[in-house]
Formats: sequence, C-alpha cells, structure tokens
Amino acid sequence: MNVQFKKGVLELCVLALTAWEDRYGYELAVSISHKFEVAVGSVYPLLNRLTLEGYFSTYLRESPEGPPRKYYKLTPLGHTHLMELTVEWRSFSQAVDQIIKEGVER
Amino acid sequence: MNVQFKKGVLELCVLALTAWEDRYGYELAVSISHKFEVAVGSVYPLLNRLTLEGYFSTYLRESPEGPPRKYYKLTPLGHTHLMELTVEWRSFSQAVDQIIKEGVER
DNA sequence: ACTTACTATTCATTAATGCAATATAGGTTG
DNA sequence: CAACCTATATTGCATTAATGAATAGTAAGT
Repeated sequence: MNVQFKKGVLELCVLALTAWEDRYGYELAVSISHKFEVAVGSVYPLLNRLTLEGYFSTYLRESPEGPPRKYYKLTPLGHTHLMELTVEWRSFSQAVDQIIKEGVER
Repeated sequence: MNVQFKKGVLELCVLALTAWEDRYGYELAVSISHKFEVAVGSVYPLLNRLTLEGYFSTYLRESPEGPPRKYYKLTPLGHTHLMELTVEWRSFSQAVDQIIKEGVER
C-alpha cells in the first residue's frame, strides 16, 4: 500500500472511528490496520497532536489484560473538524476518480 | 483543500492524464487545478522525478504562444506503474469510505 | 515601453508517516 | 522461577512530498 496516500487520511479515520464511541489508541491502530496497513507508531503521535489541537479529550481506564488504556473522546470542536474533513475527503476523492476516468478509461 | 490528502495522489493524476496523449507540464498543472488546487511548483519537480524513475520520456515542441513546451510521454514502465497505482488508490479510497461509514454514519 | 499570459526550473520550508527502541502490566510456558 | 508473548503507550529519527517564492525567457496586446 502506497505510504503517501495515508498522509492526512489517517487523521480522518481516527476521528471517524471515535464519532460514536470513545476508543483507546491501540484499538484504533488495530481497527484501521484491518482496512489498510498502519503502524502503531503512526497512530499515537497523531492522537497526541489531535488532543493538543483540542479535537480530543482523554481519560484512563484499567484494561482487563494489560496496562491501562487511554481513551480518546471527541470534543465538539473535534466533531466539527471531522465533518469538515469528511466533506473535503469526498470532494477530493471524487475529483481524483474523475481524473482517472478521463485519463485511464478513455 | 487539505494539503495532506494530495500526497502521492498527484503522482497518480499526472500519470493518468498522460495515459492517452502526451502532455506538457504547464498543461498538466492547469488541468489538475481545475479539479483541486495544485501549485505549478509541485508539478515540475514531480515530473522530473517520474522521468528519472523511468516512467516518462520527454521531448520539446514549440508553442504557438510562449516558450517551447516539454512534453511527457508515458513509457511502458510508466503504464505499468499507473495501473498499479490506480488499483491501490481504488482499494485505499474504498477502505477510507468504509471507515467513514462505520464511524460517522452509524 | 509596459504589462500580461505562457512555460519551465529550483530551493528552502513544512508536515506526516514508518520504523525502531523503550517501558510497563499481565499471562503462559519451559 | 525465568523467559517469553500480548496488550498498551511513548518517543526520536529518517524519509518523502507539497508549497510558495524567486528566477527566467517568449510572445502578444496596449
């Protein structure tokens, strides 16, 4: 899988996955890597950045089988940001599909 | 438009647009920027890299209204690369759409 | 002459990811 | 008991791509 494609989209993915329930970092990394390859070392710095930017608040809970889990909860600002990113992603990916169609499938 | 979304995708776009006809750099930059914002300063270095990597051959032609144009012609290797990138893009963008659906639209 | 549109090049800056190393807790196996 | 594996979080370094600005040259219009 092309490494570059993921830039910026990983952000959209973690925001989307926390829209309805709080999640912890490792869980997010595993969830996403079911769809496309992603390293845990890519997810944590991202979560920290998004928290610093005010899109997440966090809290700790014990895990039944390991160190305590750090849960990420979307803030109202985070919700807004998620919606904006989703809209941008849709229009961007449609533009790319169109270029492929015009170029490749003619 | 989110800058990060474009990473790697610009490469796919210029390859796709040269699949059926040779194009010159400025033309590519303008074509793509009809769909989403892109700086000419992003396109030329990209074209040079792709040429170095063997995906393009180039030739010059006079322009009816300006300096000579440098045309980019897809090599067989370039065609192969385009097909691979297209497949990767489709599976990637579908994966992202699915994550959005699971997360946001539940 | 001056400006604007067309076309190509180059460089410093910014920003995100991958990978590897580190750490800690709990369970499993030799 | 020691070694090891899984779950979980953190951090630093190398890699890589897009941007914006500066540079430059041609042709056409005022």
